[in-house]
Amino acid sequence: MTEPKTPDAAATTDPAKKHSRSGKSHATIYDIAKVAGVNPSTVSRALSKPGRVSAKTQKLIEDAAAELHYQVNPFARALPTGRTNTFGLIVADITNPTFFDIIRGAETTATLRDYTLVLAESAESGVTELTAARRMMATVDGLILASPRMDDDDIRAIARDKPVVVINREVDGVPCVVPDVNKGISEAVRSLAANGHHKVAFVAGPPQSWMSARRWEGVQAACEWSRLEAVRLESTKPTVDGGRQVARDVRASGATAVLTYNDLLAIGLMQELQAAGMVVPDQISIVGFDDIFGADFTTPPLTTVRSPLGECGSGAATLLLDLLHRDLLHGAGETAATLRVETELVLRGSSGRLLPAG
Amino acid sequence: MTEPKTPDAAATTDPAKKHSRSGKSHATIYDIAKVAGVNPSTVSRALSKPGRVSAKTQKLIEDAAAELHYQVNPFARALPTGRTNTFGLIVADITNPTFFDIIRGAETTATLRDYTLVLAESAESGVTELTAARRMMATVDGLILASPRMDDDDIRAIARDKPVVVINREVDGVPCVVPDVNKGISEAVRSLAANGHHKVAFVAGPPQSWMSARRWEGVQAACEWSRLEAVRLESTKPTVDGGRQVARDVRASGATAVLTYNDLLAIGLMQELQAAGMVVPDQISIVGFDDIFGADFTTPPLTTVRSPLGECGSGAATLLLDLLHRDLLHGAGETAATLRVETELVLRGSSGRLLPAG
DNA sequence: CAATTTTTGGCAACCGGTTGACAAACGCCG
DNA sequence: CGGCGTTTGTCAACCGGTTGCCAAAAATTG
Repeated sequence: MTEPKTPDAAATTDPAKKHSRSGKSHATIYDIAKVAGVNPSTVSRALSKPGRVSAKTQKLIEDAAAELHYQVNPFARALPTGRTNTFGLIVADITNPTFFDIIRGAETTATLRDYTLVLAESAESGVTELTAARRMMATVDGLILASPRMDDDDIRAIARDKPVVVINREVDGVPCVVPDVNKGISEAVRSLAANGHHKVAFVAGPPQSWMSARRWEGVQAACEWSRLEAVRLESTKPTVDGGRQVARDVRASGATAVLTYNDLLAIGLMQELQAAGMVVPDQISIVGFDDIFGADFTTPPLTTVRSPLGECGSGAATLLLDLLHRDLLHGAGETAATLRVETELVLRGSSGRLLPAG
Repeated sequence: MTEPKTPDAAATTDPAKKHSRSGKSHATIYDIAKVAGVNPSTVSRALSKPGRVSAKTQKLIEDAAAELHYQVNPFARALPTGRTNTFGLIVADITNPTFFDIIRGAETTATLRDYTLVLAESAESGVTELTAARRMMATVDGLILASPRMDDDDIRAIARDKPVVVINREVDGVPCVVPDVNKGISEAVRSLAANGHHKVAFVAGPPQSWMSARRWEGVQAACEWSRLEAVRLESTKPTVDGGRQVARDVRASGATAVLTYNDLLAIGLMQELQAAGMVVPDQISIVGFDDIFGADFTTPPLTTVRSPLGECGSGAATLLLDLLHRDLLHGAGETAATLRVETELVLRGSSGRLLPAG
């Protein structure tokens, strides 16, 4: 029998360390157990299983915990249970203000329900996105993908491992939150028709963007209904810069009204057209999408089809958290619900009556 | 002696579960060890301690790991080591675009160095901030506070437990990243002086804002140097709305040029003044701070003192990560370095020569 | 080729909670 | 007051890595 060398002595005797597990580190359930005079497992139950221990011991333990400033160690808890009270949000581009409100909505809901939000971006790349998602998988209970760029199969593959909610896209078998573009678009197109426009251009977004396709479809349908001509133009990237670049094509198209895939494109386009001497909206009407922060900073302020982005973020978070808790209780077997939110036209100064060419 | 009931059987036999630890869950180092024919601890070493095992076994283990699609379990790793490869970023307000670039900068740097960013906001409240910080403490290796609203002592208290880096504020004994306002401000004020202005108003930000105080000091100093009169006005909140509200006071002040605590205030102020029929910059010059996203969307585009926000974010992250690694190696005892970044004037259309009152 | 130093791999304890199985303590009944 | 069904608390295994200590193996040296 080997003589044990009192391994306790090897604990923490290094006073040099400033941070980390030095000194009195933090109280554990064992410390509480000692103070309260019960077994550690009883402490564990008192703290996580309501009603499992008697009111008397409960109080005893809670007092001890309070006295010791006890805080659960999330890792120790996560290890056996696999739950982390954390979920991930992956956005296509943190720079893009579209996602600001989504992030905010998700963050608020998360905090409210005692979850922590972990953020990552995919830089508009499907590959980066998949990597980020895989990396997160290990640490989160669920995932929200905002405007994902990877393909449906990848998304479903991830959804097989962990609950996933998708924003701004519909993926079969995965719960989604999508703004229903039709109302907003038809309002926009009707407004344009009423103002004497006949030809409408749509500036599309990234080719992989599901939402861009939906918007184009919506524009086509609405134009048909209002008997307007609709043409589609491509953009290089869905940013202010991309908007500037597409200005040539817009002028060449002969359209008197433009809807763009998003507000950034609209803003860039407007800047470029104005720089070339065109008057908005007298000579050309511009309508954006999303109603992002800053859409009303422009002169004239931007008319846009608003998506309730904050609502999308919080809706997705709510959906996900509900899913997580459902998963916990029963096995699974829920329907992949799609949450639809309404869009609406926000009429500002960048669209209006077409003045007869002077 | 109690007869053990082969507890292995209690493992996972529930096929109903869709997510979580069902079925073949994930490979562990034990699985790898079995495949590679070595001891689990050897696997652990091969995977985290470079050079600790022979090249031969290393390869053996790596192959097995690849074959099994092994991924470390971050919780299992965090439990004994206390390190999580995660750091927190707390911002005063997620809605405020000032923080977008900071978040982005920090996120980029984090990902680059294989860290994960966890985000939280304080809603401009010192109390909320402290709560958020405390909550994070348990899960992160370090913390970045962007424009913190809590007081110095609270910050130092937190910094005692975990490495902390502060952005947009100087706290004694804590590493900070602060834009040095002087260069940008003196450029701005000189430009205003050169354009015939004599009286400059400064619209201040939140009273607890360290940065607001610095900017006011800078404005005073620069005005004195240029022999301009400087007056200080208070805002209700540092947002577009707050800017609108302060417009009255600005007009009443008789100043012909205004510097505002941040761009949002400047934008709101400009909107309100223009709505009242004033012409910018002919009748009044407006200069903001930060050069946030959208500052150039306005008409005229906003002149502003740019802080390199993205740089602040990535700088803070770099500082923090260096700190973490230093902490790991030696005990501690580093000096609390302050990283200063330069500000510069971005001259756009909202400031210029004062036209004689017609 | 033996002696010694350096590598390398294995053992076992540990991080801090969670949880199934079980027994002690309790309340209730006839 | 004994039998019986509940509560309530304890024991011990487990989650998946990390790491100090030690011995076997390999490399170096005399």
